[in-house]
Amino acid sequence: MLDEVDVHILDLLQTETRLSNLELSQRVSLSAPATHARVKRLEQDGYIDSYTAILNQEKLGYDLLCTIFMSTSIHQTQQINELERHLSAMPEVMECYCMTGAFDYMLKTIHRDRKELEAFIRELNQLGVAQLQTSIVLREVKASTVLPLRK
Amino acid sequence: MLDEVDVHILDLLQTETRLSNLELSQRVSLSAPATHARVKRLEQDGYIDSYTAILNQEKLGYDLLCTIFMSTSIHQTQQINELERHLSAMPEVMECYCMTGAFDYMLKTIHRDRKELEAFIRELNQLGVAQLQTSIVLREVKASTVLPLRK
DNA sequence: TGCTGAAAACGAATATTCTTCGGGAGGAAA
DNA sequence: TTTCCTCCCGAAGAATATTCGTTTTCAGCA
Repeated sequence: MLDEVDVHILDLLQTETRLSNLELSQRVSLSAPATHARVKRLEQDGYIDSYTAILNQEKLGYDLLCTIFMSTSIHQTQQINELERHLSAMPEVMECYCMTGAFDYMLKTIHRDRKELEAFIRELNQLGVAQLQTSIVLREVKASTVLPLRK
Repeated sequence: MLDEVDVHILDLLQTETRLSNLELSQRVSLSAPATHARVKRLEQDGYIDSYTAILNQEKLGYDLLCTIFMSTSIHQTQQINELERHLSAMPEVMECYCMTGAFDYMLKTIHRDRKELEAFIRELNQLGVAQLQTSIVLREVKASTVLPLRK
């Protein structure tokens, strides 16, 4: 379904997203229209979820990045769905995963300061949460969104 | 340093990155050149770290998303730096944070299958790692890169 | 070996967009 | 009021995306 050129295009789009279609076409040794058609196809076939600008958290005043492990006391499907909808709608929740291990969920959350974090945790506790374990990121060693396509 | 329009632009760039400069300018009620100049300024001042395409992990054959908590047996600055350089260079490591809590680091890693995960963990163990605790993501409830600018 | 049809690529042309100007409006300080 | 500075606008030129018709490529098959 994907040939070598497609993978090359995806990899360039991951890292050098701002390349013009013309430059992109030169990198993959294809004409501009052919490259353009491929990108459109990759978008339509769902290989590209979205394009996004990654903002600088520090410059914008976000000092606390947290991981929160969480167990819930509810187990009915409908209530679970409700809980997950709530979590998804909270803007401080950047990521939320259902996990193996001792806890049901892991969240990655972001907050401006300690005060906001406390308010958030209080909010969480009102959603049928049985257990919370919060850790704080002291330093970012690596933060990437790039898949290892050409390893 | 940032006025209301700047924040509006940043927020639009986060979510509707593919907007043309013309459309963007209409959304924020400014002329195209003025909007363009602001975006350039925001980029140069470091408010925007990067632009990126988010690829679909599933479609590209990545079945295992993991969080790995890790402690190290080394404590000399130089060796720590070396370790972190190694971790950063591993393409499977998408994120790496220095954390509070029982472990020194948390990693978010991605792998095609169980076999690749095993090879990766073996590789990790050769880097001066004292303890590893790996959990696997069963389901993605939310995965976003959007900062809550306008909460 | 050569024919055929489908898929994909190419080059040229058009439409759209970006980007750079000069000039002017608005506000602060003297 | 005058001056200075910042920021905006509209118009124009440059660059880019996008469409179109034609040509090439190549697998399947006689």
